[in-house]
Amino acid sequence: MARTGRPRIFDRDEAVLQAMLLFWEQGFEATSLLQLRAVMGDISAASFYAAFESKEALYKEVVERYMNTFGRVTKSFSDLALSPKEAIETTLRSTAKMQTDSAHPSGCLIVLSATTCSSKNNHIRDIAAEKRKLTRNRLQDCIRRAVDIGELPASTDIDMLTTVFDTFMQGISTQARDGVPFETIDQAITKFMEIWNLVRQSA
Amino acid sequence: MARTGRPRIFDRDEAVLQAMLLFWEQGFEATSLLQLRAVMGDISAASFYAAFESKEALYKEVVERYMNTFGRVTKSFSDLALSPKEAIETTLRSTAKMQTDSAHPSGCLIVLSATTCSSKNNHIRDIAAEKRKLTRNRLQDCIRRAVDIGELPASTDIDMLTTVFDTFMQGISTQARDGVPFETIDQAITKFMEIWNLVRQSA
DNA sequence: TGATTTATGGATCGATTAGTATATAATTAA
DNA sequence: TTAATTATATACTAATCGATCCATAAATCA
Repeated sequence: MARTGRPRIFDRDEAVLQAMLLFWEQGFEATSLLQLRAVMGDISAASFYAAFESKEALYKEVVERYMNTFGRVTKSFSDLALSPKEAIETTLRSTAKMQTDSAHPSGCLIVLSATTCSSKNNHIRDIAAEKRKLTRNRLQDCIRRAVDIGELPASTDIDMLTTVFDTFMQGISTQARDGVPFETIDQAITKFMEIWNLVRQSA
Repeated sequence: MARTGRPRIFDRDEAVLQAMLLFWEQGFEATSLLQLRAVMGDISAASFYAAFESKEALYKEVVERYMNTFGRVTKSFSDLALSPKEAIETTLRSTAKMQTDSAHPSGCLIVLSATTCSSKNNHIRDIAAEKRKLTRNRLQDCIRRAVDIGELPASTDIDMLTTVFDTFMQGISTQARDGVPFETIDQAITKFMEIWNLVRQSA
């Protein structure tokens, strides 16, 4: 059933996508309404606020969109069809591949777009920080599963090991931003993943 | 010999330090002149521009100050009195300790203060990016030295191994920002450094 | 048709941005 | 004492910030 009222002249989904690419490239605060409206289809200020309420509300929507699209590279953490080690390795390689893809801004939007901001905007920083926390929790669950099924010793320090992998994964964002090619990061992941066997043998 | 003219009413060194703490916390673009002037001793706009030329020039000076103070934690990379492995491990632990110190903003100013910014300010981003490149080069020299003196096999992929350690090191900034305590990161470093022995044995 | 609903274009809001102009205050040098 | 030098306070600039107001356009519903 068709909606009443004058139809929207721009594609809302496409507009959110373009806004995402801009926030991804420049970060929340550095991205202006004028820039956003331009890439979102040269829409007017009135149209923008009618459709998205505010810059902050749009950013929240963009973060959700990112988590449901590009951010899905970490979904393997929760893939029970994979062994915990495979799950982590797959996530790291997918992350490196995605973040170095020149079809969109490099690095991870969740890591880069709002890690620093003016004190009055600390609540903005929390939006992405909360997503990082969720991802870390899924990584931790993955490691806990490895201990539970005996792939890693019961003596494994889960919090410590989560930090090892989370630190490396977050570092990929800056590497990608600095232009380190995928192949190099991918080879680094190969070496890095050897840590897993060390933990396994440290019983 | 005393300088001619009316004496400056504020301490220039202290002002740069306070500006550094603000850029560190909020990043370049999110930090306003009004905020800067306030923490720099409630100085007037005229005094600011007379002493520092522009916001960009101040940022450059702040970056240099940072590299010569807090940023010195990576100096161990070039410490020939240490073995290459000790040099890297010392740097990582010093980095984690410094970046989690609550006496100043968490994480690394060079990694966090200008990774994203508006397109018109790409030259600002380059200021910190250049410092990251220099640090990476010193890390790479350290690893090359390990190969040269036979601590690592001649077959070692130096670029790959540099990426392994650089990625982890840069990841510490986000970990610190997200409140991961020093002890946890420090233990993660212990586990992470075991990679070194794997590389040594991979001849 | 006429009422209702929604989106539009365009003008504009007050606040804030980085940066400047000008006159004066405070110092040293001659 | 006077000139030269430097920093100060105050007022101000043009541009941009996120956001709003209002009249009108374009659709559906009755």
